[in-house]
Amino acid sequence: MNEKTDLPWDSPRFRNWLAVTRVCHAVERASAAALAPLGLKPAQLDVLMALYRHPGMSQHDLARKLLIGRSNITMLLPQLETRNLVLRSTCKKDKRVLRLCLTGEGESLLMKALDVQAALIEKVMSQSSPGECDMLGDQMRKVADILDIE
Amino acid sequence: MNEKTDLPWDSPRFRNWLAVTRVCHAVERASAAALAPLGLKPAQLDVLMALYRHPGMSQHDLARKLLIGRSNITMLLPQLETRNLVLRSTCKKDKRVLRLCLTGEGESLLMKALDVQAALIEKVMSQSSPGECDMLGDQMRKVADILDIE
DNA sequence: GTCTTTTCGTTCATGATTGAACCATTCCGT
DNA sequence: ACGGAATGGTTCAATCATGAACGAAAAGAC
Repeated sequence: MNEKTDLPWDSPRFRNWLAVTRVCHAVERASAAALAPLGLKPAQLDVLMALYRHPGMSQHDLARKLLIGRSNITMLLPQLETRNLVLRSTCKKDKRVLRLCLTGEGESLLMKALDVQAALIEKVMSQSSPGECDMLGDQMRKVADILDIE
Repeated sequence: MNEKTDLPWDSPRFRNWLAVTRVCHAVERASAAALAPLGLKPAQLDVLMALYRHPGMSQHDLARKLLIGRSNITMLLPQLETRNLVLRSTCKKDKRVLRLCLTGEGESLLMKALDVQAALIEKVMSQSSPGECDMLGDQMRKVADILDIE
C-alpha cells in the first residue's frame, strides 16, 4: 500500500491560494495601521468608497456590495453619521429604505484615506509588472464569477 | 485648471488589488460555511494546519506564523484542547513555553477539513491554468517579501 | 551570584461581526 | 381592496480579535 497520502499542500492551487489569503490578511492589518491616524478603520473606508461610487445607495445594497450582513451596516453607519461623513435620508418612494450619501466632509476624508491606501497598495504591488497585475485581477474576477458576487 | 483628479480606481494596481481582497473575503465566508459541518472555523483550521506542519511549535511562533496576536492563540487553543484535537505540554528546557502538537484525533479531523477546503479551493481556482496559478502565487510571495512575513 | 531586561503565556476590557428575531412598509395574488 | 409574502432596517445576544497590563521564567550585564 502507498503510505504517501496526497496532501493538499502538494496541489499548486491549494498552496498558491494559501499565499493569497495570508498576504491579504497581512495587507489588511497594514491598512488598518496606516488608516489609524485618520481615525478610520478598513471597514469604514470600504463604506466610504462604496458610497462615493454609488451615491444614494440603500443599506441593503451596500451590505451586498461589501459582502457583509445588513446588521453590520446598521452598526457601522452611526459612527460615520455622527462624524458628518455620511448622510442618511429616507427615500420618498419607499419609506423603508434609507438612501446613503457622502457629505463634503466625508468625501474629503475619503480622498485623504485613498491617498494612504493607494500608497500602501502601490508599495505592496510594486514588484508586479502591469501585465502580471492585470492577470492577477483577471483571475480574481474569474473567481468572483464562480462565487457569483456581482 | 484640471478638474479631473486622478482617482485611485484609475490605477490598475489599486483596482486589481481590490478584486483580490474582495474575493478573499468571499472565499473566507464560503470556507466558513463549508467547514461548519465539521464544527471547525477557519481560524481553527489554520491552527491545525500550522501544527501539522510544525509539530511542537510554541504559541508565540504559532501566533507569528498565523499573523495574529498571542492572546488570540490563548483564546483559540482551549477549544481545540478540550476537543482532544491538540495537546499542550510544557517544554522542559524552558518552562515558559508550551509545545503544541496535534493528537491523532486532531490529525484525522484535519484531514477531513483539508478535503473540504481543498475542494473549495479547487473549485474557486478552476479557471486558472497552472501557469496563471503559479504566477499568482509568485506575486503573492513577492508581496509577502515586501511586508516581510517570514 | 544579583539585578535588569526579555520573552512566553494569560487576563481583561473593548470594539467588531454575525445571525436570528423583530417591526414597518411594500408587493402581489385573488 | 384585502391579506399574506417579501423586503429594508434595527435590535440583541453570542462570538471573536485585539492590545495593554500582568506574572513567571529565562537571558544578559556586571
